[in-house]
Amino acid sequence: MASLDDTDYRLLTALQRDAHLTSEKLGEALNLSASQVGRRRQRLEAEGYIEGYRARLAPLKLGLHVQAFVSVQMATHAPDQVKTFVRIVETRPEVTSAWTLTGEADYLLRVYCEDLAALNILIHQVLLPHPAVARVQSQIVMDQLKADGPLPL
Amino acid sequence: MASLDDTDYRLLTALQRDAHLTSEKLGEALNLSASQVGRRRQRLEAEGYIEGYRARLAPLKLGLHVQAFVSVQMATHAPDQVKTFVRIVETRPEVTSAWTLTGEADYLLRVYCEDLAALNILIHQVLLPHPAVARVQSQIVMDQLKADGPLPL
DNA sequence: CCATGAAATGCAATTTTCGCGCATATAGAT
DNA sequence: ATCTATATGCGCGAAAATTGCATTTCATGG
Repeated sequence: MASLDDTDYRLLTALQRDAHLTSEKLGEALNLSASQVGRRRQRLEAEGYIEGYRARLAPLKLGLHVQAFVSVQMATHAPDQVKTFVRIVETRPEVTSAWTLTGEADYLLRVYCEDLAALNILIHQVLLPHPAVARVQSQIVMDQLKADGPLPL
Repeated sequence: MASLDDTDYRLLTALQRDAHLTSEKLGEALNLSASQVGRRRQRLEAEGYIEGYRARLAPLKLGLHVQAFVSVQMATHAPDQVKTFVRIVETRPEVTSAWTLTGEADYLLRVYCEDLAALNILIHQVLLPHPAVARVQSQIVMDQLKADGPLPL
């Protein structure tokens, strides 16, 4: 499989910033004709470098005033228990991301809620009552210095 | 300013999943003509509900094999010191997101690196030497259960 | 140093999609 | 019931994407 040249990297970088740029505009920035930009984009999509295109929404305008990270420590790692926990995480819409981490916490959840009451419900009525969960710690986002930026290429 | 109806929410949800759907396809899913879908999208953009469109790339295919969260505790909150620290965070490409949080840690950084060596350099040669930094703790991502999902609407 | 083939490029034609005007329909207020 | 705002679908013209094709570029082997 062909590797990426400098033009590919610059194209990927540009598309990360604004995926709605026309091939022509992109071509100007890259010194390339529109058709070539299109072909390169197709190739990058086909080869899996580009996973897709997403609209980025404004959480505050949508009433999501509370953003938080929730660390979860498990009481057990019994497969069945873990499975039901993972299912909850995958299902709950306010959990937008979830990772397994090294260190104390077993899981880190990124959460968007309308208000603290909603976050409280998630923690005290969903997570803590779960039998596999030992401890939950939440950190509320006060300020976002850098919002989901581009990958370093 | 007009509020959002059910169709708007469904449109936003669809665009979060795939921003490259044509107005016609979207119209089929929403029982709406293509032109109306376009108009609604324009309105949602103009009113700031949609911040933009981004291509989502595949970190692994791009050689970014290590994803981590880095917590930073500050030694001081003197404005000058903090400012230079923030500047570093904003500048460093491997830091894709950065938040100020409640709780022990003052900052949480989300980081993409090629390998552990690169992460090590960030921590030991960039963050820790900074005079405002007291303590750095890193948690490496072992598994991503849920990748930056849609906002809960 | 030149010949050769594979890959990349630009141009142009085709097709698709978008954007907007306009006439009609719908809902809410008086 | 009427009037007015807004929403909707249709259709046309413009913009953008996609594809075929001839040419150029570049690495490789002779």
